[in-house]
Amino acid sequence: MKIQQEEPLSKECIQQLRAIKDTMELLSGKWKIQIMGTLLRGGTMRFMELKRTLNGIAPKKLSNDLQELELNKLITRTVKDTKPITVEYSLTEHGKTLDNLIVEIIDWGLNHRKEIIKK
Amino acid sequence: MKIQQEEPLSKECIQQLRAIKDTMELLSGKWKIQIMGTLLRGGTMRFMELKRTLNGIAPKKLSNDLQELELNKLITRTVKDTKPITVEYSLTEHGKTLDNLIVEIIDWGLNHRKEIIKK
DNA sequence: TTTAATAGTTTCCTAAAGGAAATTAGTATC
DNA sequence: GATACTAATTTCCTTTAGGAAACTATTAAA
Repeated sequence: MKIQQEEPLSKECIQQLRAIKDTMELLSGKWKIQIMGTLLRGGTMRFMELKRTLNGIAPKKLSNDLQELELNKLITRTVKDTKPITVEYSLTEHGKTLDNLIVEIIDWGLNHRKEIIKK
Repeated sequence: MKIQQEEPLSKECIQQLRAIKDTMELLSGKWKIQIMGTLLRGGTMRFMELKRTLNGIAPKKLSNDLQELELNKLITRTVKDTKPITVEYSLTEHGKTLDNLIVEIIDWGLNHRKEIIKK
């Protein structure tokens, strides 16, 4: 039996696996990337606008996810003193850097659907 | 009070939200993208190699995720009749199309870590 | 014969995610 | 005064994700 000699992982490789972990911890789940994608296309949006666009999301879930995204500096939350009050959400500059990633997610998803249907 | 008149979502927009859903359903979770990223760099790998590389994954989780990825045609599983038997996993052509997406995930994760540390 | 490696499976458990429905509180329209 | 819209919060519940530990079965080395 051959003894399996594996080289230890390179520093770069370990960093890359950590980067994947970091990104996925922020964005995993059913709704977060849909929220970010919606804000990326729609610009500034109100709570109810988001809720209607993200067909099917429960208000609690939307509220929770928005809070998490705000904590991670990806969106800002602004209360307007209209009557009744409205609350506006928009992407931070840092949040906008997700653009390329979201485009890739969309492109891959569209292509994957084609792949699956093809067979 | 102003009646809120929102245009219905464009067909394209609905398709894009669906594409995000599709992609995230396949790849959400703690380990799947790490598995795909590892196979993308490492080429063909055996079960125990993957387990060692993905530091901390439970064998049940690895086994389950590999099965799901195989069902979705992203990887292939090949049993070799070596003694003891070994099982090799590698990416399908379709699986390899995740390359760009994974690169974006890594890039964004690296940049995000810099952003957070900066402050 | 004991130990260890191969690739898992099984069982049991906890934690996290997510949904449904009701509620809150201020304002505005009918 | 009743109803509805704003943006949530609260409570309750179910489902899914994920981890720890033990176990299986084959083979090979010490």
